[in-house]
Amino acid sequence: MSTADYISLDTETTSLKPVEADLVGLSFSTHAGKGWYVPVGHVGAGAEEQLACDLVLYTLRPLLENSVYPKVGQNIKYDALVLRRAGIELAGIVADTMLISYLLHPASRSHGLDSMAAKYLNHQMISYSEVTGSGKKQISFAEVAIDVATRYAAEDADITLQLFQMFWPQLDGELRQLFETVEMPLLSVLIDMEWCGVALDCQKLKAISADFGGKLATLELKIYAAAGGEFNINSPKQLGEVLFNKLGLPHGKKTKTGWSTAVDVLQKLAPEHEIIDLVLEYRSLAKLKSTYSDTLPRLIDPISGRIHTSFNQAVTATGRLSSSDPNLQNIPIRTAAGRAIREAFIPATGHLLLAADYSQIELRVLAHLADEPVLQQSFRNNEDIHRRTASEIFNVFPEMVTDEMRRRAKTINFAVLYGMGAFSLAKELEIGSKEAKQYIESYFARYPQINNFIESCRSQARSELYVTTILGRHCAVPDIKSKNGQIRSYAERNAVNYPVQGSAADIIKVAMINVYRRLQQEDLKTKMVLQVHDELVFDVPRSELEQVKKLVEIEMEQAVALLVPLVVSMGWGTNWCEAH
DNA sequence: CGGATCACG
DNA sequence: ACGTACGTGATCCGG
Repeated sequence: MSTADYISLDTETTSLKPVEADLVGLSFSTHAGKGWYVPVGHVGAGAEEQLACDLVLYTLRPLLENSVYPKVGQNIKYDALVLRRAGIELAGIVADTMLISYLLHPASRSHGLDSMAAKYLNHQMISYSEVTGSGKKQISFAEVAIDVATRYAAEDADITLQLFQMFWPQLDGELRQLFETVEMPLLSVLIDMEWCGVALDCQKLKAISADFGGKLATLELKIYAAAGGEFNINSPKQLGEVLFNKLGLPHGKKTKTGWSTAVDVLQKLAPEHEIIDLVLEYRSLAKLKSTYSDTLPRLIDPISGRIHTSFNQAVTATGRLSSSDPNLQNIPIRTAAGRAIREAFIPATGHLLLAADYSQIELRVLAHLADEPVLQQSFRNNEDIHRRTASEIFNVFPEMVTDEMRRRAKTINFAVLYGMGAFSLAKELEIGSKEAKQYIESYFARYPQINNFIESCRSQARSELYVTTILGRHCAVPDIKSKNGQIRSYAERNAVNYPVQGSAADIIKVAMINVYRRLQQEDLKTKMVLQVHDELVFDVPRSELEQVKKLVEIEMEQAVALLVPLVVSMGWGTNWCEAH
């Protein structure tokens, strides 16, 4: 096996979640059509057999831990985490078929092994449920008979290698560069972030849940009194029935199933009936309680005492990461009740949390990509960008810009990033659509290059069916040629938004890699623990704070050289809220 | 299991 | 005539 060019490997475990997964077996392949399976943790093994298994794992350790042997895997972050839990530090990870597929075929939504095998190798994989059963009869992989497990696991390793051999020569040019200098180095960063996790103040969350629970009970009674009867407030259907039929309130837009009860609709009804504000408060507290304060304490890993998310690297259309199980990229911040939850995210004992945010990264990327001189100038002067935009479109001196003008300009700046039309801008700003149209015209008159950029994005999408980011990532826009105007408009907005959002994602990925390297080089104990699209969060020993602040600022701001400066703002404290 | 809603950038 | 701002993930309801 030592003469093989590449070794594909796969682990079999007791759980899909790497933090709670125990190693059951490993499979390998070095030649297409062949595979090995090494059981190490099947139940029912006698003492002698188990001893043999332990010995085999011990023998494999030098191979797994030596970077001389190049490893490829499918979602190999999972395997690396499982092995680390088993005390083995996987080294020599050179490729991940899921990530190659994500770069080569951004239009294909799924980069799972089964679908890739069917699509590219015309091969139907043995399904997991075929081996373990499903429903009540489902068994752990540890209980699967070894001969059955062998066929299943060896196939995974074999197919992974075959996909790698097919993909590898196709991954060339800028995409190869992106893969080798960004996605693969980032994979190692994410392994460490997920492994480290983040600490949570469990008592605090329980207190919040109790507080919210009390408030919800009171609100519930008041809502029933106002409605003249009990119903399920959490059911949009029943709520709509009460509001629009029983109480006869005027309804706004409809959904597929009835009248909408979404926030923006209800807010307009607030003056009409006392029940509305009660329902809105009930909704927001119920959301915070069920999604965060009740749930997060249950997800604390008993071994580390911390919470370990998954950062998914092959999910989004734009190259952003996503976070799941649990999602730590949507922790509340906008309301006071929500911020209480953020206060429960804390550093390790004796440490601080450091939060570093890119300021206006998407608008800076837009100024760069569109090569828009006025926008670039205001970023170079470090101006308040929304004030400057207000000054431009309302044609007044910056110091004459009112709060309302700035608010409108801010909305317009976002509207441009999202490709918004006059109708939606009018609705958002609650102004007439003629007025909204004038705003947009003034905007393009002052920032003419933005208009050219929008047209060039659409044009690239039409000719290539994808648009590109600053590092050459492809973002699929397949519907750009749709004959359905609605679908096509949506694709046209994507064609503009994707390069901006995707380039910002590229930049923070590079920053993560460079910060991580510096932390290693300087032998610091600081850990990167979270990424939230334009923000990085670190768990920092107090003694390292000054050094880490400097290092993070430099590496984030210098991650790439744009035609405008990148600016990072930082905060720190004893919880995530305080760090902002 | 899809739809509605809402938490974040 | 129609719909109408980009990207995610979790929870709850109800068929």
